[in-house]
Amino acid sequence: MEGSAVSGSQDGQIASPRRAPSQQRSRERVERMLAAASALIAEQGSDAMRMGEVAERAGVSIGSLYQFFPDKRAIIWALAERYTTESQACIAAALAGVNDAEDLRRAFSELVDIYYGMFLAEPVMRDIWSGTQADKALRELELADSRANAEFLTAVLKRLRPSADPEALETTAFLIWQMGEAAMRLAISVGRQEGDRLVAAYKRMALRELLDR
Amino acid sequence: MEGSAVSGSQDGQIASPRRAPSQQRSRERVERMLAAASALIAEQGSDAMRMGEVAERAGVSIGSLYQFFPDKRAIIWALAERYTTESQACIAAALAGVNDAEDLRRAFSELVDIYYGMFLAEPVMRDIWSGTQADKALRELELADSRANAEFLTAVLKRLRPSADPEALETTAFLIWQMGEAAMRLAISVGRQEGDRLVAAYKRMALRELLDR
DNA sequence: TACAAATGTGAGTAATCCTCACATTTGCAA
DNA sequence: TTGCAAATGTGAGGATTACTCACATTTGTA
Repeated sequence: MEGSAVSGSQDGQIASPRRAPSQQRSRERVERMLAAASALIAEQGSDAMRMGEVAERAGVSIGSLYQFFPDKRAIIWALAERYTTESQACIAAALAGVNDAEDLRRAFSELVDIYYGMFLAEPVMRDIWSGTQADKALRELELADSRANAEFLTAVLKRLRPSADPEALETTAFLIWQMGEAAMRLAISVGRQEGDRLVAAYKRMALRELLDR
Repeated sequence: MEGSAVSGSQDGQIASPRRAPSQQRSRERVERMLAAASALIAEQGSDAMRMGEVAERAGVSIGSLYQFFPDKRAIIWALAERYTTESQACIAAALAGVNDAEDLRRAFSELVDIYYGMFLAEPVMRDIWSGTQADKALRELELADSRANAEFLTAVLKRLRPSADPEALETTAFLIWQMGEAAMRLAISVGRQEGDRLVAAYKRMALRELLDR
């Protein structure tokens, strides 16, 4: 079995893969590299993160870094991928048990709060998703993530409104999800007070649409 | 009189200004530089745009380029600034005559179509606003632009709903505007057909909120 | 005509991503 | 245990590119 190597992107496509760590030693080292990158991004942002600094802080040589990551973006991509995997499970769980409008209201409201809290608390995630637009591979990862999350929402809507046009529900869910991310990004880039108001307004708008009142 | 020089950003603040072109000759050369940059961004994206290439295509030396633009981002910023100035006038005009709900529906609907058309037709604008998040100065320009545009919308809402809480109207207008830009960005990054559906769905959602039905 | 300010030039500097030829360690079959 | 191929580790150096600077030329004007 050939575990897929940590990969990144050259111009949007998945790029030259690197060796996947197969020994315990190297797996630990890759973890250290990711941890170092994460710390540096939290401190200075991914743009200012220097590959040499990542290697130094992880206690490995620059060559080792490139043994497992084809380029700088691949490290950021790997971190982003962990976040999406983690949060998707959380979202699926939150929306799985929704069976009526009141459930949906409660679950969606909680979800927005959790997401907003994450955006506020996680400088790394914030930085990565902010820079998302500049990097094609990241943009695609986010898009895929958004689609996956929107699908959970679509499933709920189909349950609640079985007579509605399925394609319209998909579009609505996708749009609402994507707008939520936009609203969060906006909210964290203005002051805390205005940010809270914006998130609350988004929540109200989205719920009005989801519940179709 | 000391015309403000073309400026850019170092780390979010306005950066070391360069000389403003005061002679006819240099003003024409600056125009050529901007035109060259614009063409290169349209062809390859702002990330792949090389300063040397801009200079060459404009028929000036690299030194001349840096005489008027403190850094690469300043060129992009200058192009972005032209777009915002242009479109703000257009938006203000479209919303100025709105006096009732039906006016608003028509004007907003047209505005969205025009914006969407611009996003589809202008590769430079699209590229610049896509990369927006990565650059602090651009992010701030976009935010300021959004606020300005949202204010036109706020003014309309205050006219239509004088008894509503003004702060709430401001938040609504700002959010709707920002979400519109997010919806456009999303729409152009998926296929044309799905994009059209997303824009239509956004328009419907936004109008429902604006008209508060 | 003189001369200061504005403008123009491009070889060179600095920063940084990434490669590559070679060294070392590990897993495993004989 | 020993031999050896595969995996892993290294860091000097190549390549690219944004940006500088010392100096040359042009322009406005007194």
